[in-house]
Amino acid sequence: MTNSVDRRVRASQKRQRLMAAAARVLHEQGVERTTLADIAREADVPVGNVYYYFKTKDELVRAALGEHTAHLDQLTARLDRLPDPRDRLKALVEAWVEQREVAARYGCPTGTLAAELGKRTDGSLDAEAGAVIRRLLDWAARQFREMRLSGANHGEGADEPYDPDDLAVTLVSGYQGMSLLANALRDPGVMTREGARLAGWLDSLR
Amino acid sequence: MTNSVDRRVRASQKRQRLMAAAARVLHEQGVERTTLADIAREADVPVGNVYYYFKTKDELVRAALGEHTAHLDQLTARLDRLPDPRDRLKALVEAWVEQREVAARYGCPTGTLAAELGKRTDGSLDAEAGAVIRRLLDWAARQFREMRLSGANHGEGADEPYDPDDLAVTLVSGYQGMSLLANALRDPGVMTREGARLAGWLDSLR
Amino acid sequence: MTNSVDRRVRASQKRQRLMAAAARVLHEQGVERTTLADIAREADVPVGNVYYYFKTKDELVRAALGEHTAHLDQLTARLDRLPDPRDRLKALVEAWVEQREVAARYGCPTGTLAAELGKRTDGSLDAEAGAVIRRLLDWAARQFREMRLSGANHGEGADEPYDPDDLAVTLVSGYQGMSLLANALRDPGVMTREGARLAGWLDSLR
Amino acid sequence: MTNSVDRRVRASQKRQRLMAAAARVLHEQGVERTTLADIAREADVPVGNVYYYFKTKDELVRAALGEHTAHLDQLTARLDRLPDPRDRLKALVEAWVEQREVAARYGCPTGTLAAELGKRTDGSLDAEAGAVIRRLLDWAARQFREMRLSGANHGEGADEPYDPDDLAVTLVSGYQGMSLLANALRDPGVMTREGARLAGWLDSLR
DNA sequence: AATGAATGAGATTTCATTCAT
DNA sequence: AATGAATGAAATCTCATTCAT
Repeated sequence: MTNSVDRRVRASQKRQRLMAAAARVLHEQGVERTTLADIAREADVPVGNVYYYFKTKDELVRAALGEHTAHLDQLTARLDRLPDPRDRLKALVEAWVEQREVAARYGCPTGTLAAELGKRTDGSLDAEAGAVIRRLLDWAARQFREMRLSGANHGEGADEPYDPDDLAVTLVSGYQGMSLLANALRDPGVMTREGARLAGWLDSLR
Repeated sequence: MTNSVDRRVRASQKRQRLMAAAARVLHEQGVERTTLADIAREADVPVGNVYYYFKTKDELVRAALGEHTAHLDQLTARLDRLPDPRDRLKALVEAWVEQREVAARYGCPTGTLAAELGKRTDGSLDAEAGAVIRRLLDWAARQFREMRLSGANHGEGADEPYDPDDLAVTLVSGYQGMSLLANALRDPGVMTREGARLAGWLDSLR
Repeated sequence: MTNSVDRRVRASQKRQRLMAAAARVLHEQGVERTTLADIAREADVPVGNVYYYFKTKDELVRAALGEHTAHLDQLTARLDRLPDPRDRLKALVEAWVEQREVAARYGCPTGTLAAELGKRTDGSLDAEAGAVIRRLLDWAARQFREMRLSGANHGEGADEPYDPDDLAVTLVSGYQGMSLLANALRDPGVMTREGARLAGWLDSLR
Repeated sequence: MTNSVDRRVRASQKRQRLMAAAARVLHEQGVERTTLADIAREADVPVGNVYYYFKTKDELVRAALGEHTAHLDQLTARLDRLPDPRDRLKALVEAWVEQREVAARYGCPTGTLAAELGKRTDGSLDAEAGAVIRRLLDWAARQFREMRLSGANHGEGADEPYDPDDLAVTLVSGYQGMSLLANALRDPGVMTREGARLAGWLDSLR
């Protein structure tokens, strides 16, 4: 009785371990360079057993993306507790900067996955990573919308309102850019400096 | 007589064709997903013959990076003809925006290569792509330096001078970020909008 | 039930078959001329499967050397049952002569492997075969030591004691020489005649 | 006029260089591990040009064996100047010992070639190296014959005459054995010690 | 549910040999 | 005669996936 429960628990633990290992290893080594054996080893699961939980390698990659989505959701849920949307966004930037060592070594998990998977021509997973990024964009846009910014003086004199979606793109684009550069230059300092710039930019918006 | 010359020319043409094909295909498919056969086919060269020109696949990848460096040098040389450094930078942004369709489909050639190669743990090519980006940074920093910007009002009131290197990082980071987002969202519009923002930012610097 | 055991048994049998086939085929064809396909065919194992048991061809070569070591150990263990060390050595010579047909066709397994592998400049396997020969030398030296030979009249009149290690070298050198000549001349008679000479030499030692 | 002669001279020089390089490199690296490019490089001849002088790799190997035969002939011609056949044989042993460093590193050129080529099953070159060894045997046998040894007391009491051919086999076998052991143990000292033993043996024959 | 073993398709690489001039 | 370039067959090795139990 407890045995069958135990087994189910142990099984889902294995599944969980596999997903966590996949998320970590795929981020560090990239999708193509990572073998199923790498992930299985890291998760301490026999190779043959992987296929019980995931029908193909691609499905495991998909699961890894799910892990990243879950991480993102946890983070935004935490940030949502802050009363001021601007503070939420600034805290997000801080969280990015805190990850600077990882970013300098391996880049942004979602960004690098999106770059690699995006090159696929079969429709297998090429848009999947984009979806995670879109989720982040949506959250950020919500914050900007809540900030009720008056507008910006583009061009001659008309007072165009800021578009929250565009602002979100600018913010996330800043994150992706600084992660990629920090990674390419192997310099976490890029994250610190560009993070400060982004924070200043957020403060400047009215 | 001219034949022997032809032969030599055709030969170096083959090498050239291989490098060009490698640069294109590696950008489009990524390093790991691309087989030598893919590149050979694209260059219309028998696979076995590739090894006459390049001892290993990695060497061909290196050559492809060289192609990207050459493209960059051509571009900056053209921009250098403009008298005003600010105009050069703005023209650079324009050039990026012009490439928006390619960026939306495959990302920035150098950026995505850097992301993929940067994950290698053997010292084979992991820093090579970073070097191309550094080259772009150096050129951009030179332009900012020439602009002789007075400084920026960071924080309390002190008039800190702008650091050209930091500005270069911000600019290139903006490019990498918008390329990655455009690619992830499959939306060239990102390039247009963020490009406009970068141009505005360049104009705002005094 | 027994099936799962069978499976494991069959598996290790496969490994065993591969090692045995490798030992035989590598001896007959030489290391470089032998392809993994040759060995796999001989062992009735699909080529791709070889790599489940041995990570590289070199590792399989190493395993084949292990087989030869095992053969040697079996032989010396059998000889060790004889009470008199001189009889053991003479029985060893007899065993060599018995193998004359194989020697005339393919040479001494260990000797020819040592000759081929010894030419490697990378440190991969170049000393491995030498180790097997050293093992034989050590065993032979032990027998000579047990024989407690008084000494030899080298030079002027001094009674220099025989060095068991040197005697071992002379004996094994005799074996290697006669195997190589029998092989080069394709004449097993060389083994018979030189074997008789070696036996006489062993008898003459006091 | 002189030009055409020059050309012919230069050409035969190239051929000569190729043969010398082949003899050296094939000895050091073995036949299968040596590429035509290796030999061409060593001889400072363009790869494509090799085929003007030698139709196939095997023919070049044959030519290398010819070089070794020539070396042997030079050596025996020099030894033939000594008046006493026993001295000739002892001088031969001395010459072998002088080569101990090479032997310890790469083995006997002819012996290791014979071992490697002897494994071939196609009739291409498998007996060719044996022929060089036979040539040495024949020369040695001639010396023994000239020594007019009375005979040996084999068995019960009959006075069997020594067979010069058998003595030659014993001598050359001793050489091959000590070369192989010196090589396997990477110890030139084996050559010195076994060489001394062979010299003593030659002296003991009456 | 679990797993060690097995498999084959495909990738990189090497190299003797040939070609074109 | 000479040679840089070309070629294809074959070898080693990798790995996602499947199998048998």
